[in-house]
Amino acid sequence: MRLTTKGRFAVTAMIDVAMHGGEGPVTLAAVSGRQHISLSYLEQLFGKLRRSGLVGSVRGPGGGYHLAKPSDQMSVADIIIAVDEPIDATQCGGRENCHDDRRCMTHELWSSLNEHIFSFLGGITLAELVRQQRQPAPTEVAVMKDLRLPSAGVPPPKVPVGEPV
Amino acid sequence: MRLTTKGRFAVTAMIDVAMHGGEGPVTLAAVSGRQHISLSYLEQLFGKLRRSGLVGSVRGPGGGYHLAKPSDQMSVADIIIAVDEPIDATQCGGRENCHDDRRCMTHELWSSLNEHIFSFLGGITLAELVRQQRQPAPTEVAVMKDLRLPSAGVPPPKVPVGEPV
DNA sequence: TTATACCCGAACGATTTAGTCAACTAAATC
DNA sequence: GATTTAGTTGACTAAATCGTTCGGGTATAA
Repeated sequence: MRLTTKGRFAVTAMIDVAMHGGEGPVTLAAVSGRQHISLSYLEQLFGKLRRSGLVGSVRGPGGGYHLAKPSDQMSVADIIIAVDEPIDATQCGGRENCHDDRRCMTHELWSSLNEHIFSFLGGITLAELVRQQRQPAPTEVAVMKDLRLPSAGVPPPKVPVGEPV
Repeated sequence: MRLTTKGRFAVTAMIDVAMHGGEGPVTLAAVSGRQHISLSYLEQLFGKLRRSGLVGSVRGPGGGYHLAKPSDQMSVADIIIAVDEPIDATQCGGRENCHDDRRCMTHELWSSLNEHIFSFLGGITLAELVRQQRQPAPTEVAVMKDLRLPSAGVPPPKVPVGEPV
């Protein structure tokens, strides 16, 4: 798992779609306007998100993108994986480039770190980010504390989250 | 915090130094030979590691690099921070580029995610990686399980970690 | 004094990022 | 059916980063 700004753009855009998806498909032009991400870049990102099955698209007037799954069944890791092509991590891909005696420390080392970061980000759902975004951002510490309850099986919110826009 | 291969190279090299530091300074040429990383690239990385106070250097014949702190007081996060220049994360740096009403989701969002990843990697010490590297790599699962005990306040090992090399 | 090894910086190709442009297709609406 | 909306695709660009190569330094042990 690689962490760059690309994944952040994708997550930000997905939050936007999740927040404005109440009234039908969300156009990338709207996301672009709200999040200040270039339209064409969004097109590239959403092409990948669509091919990964995270969003669906509706063409023509009134069209746009919508989440393909409920936001509480979509994790940050899903989104990042979709847009950030996987890094090869091992540097000695499949080749026996590994060393004579102590063969490629990085192998198990980084794959395990990746596993951890992946499972961490996999525990944070889009729904949580949206909920967090709705309440008027408290201190960063509080946000952080709030984030650290991945709560594996997120109970679907009884009270519909209320799309005020 | 950004995760790229650059940080992995640095961590790998630091593990190598930690493992071979028993007999005095470790030359970058030796690290280069063992880890298959170009010498000049190592020089760049160790320049940063040195300026960050993670390693010390000895010039001249018989010289090389040594850890500036015990390996159990040095975390993976320390190393990555030292070599990976910080990503600006916020996209709207200091400017009030933030939006009209809902101003820059990414701000608190990603800073909190960064905090988490940082604290996760900050809990893994170089000493743990070295110890893990010494035992003949079991299954990845076992390695992974072993890694997930960050042990926040690392107690200084009564028994010196034993640098047999 | 010479070989060793750290130090420094410039330059390079490859890849990735982020953005732009242009042409196309599907669908809704007038 | 013509037009408009909006997704779809591809090529192309500037900038940054990655990893490397080269060429020179300087300090120090032998």
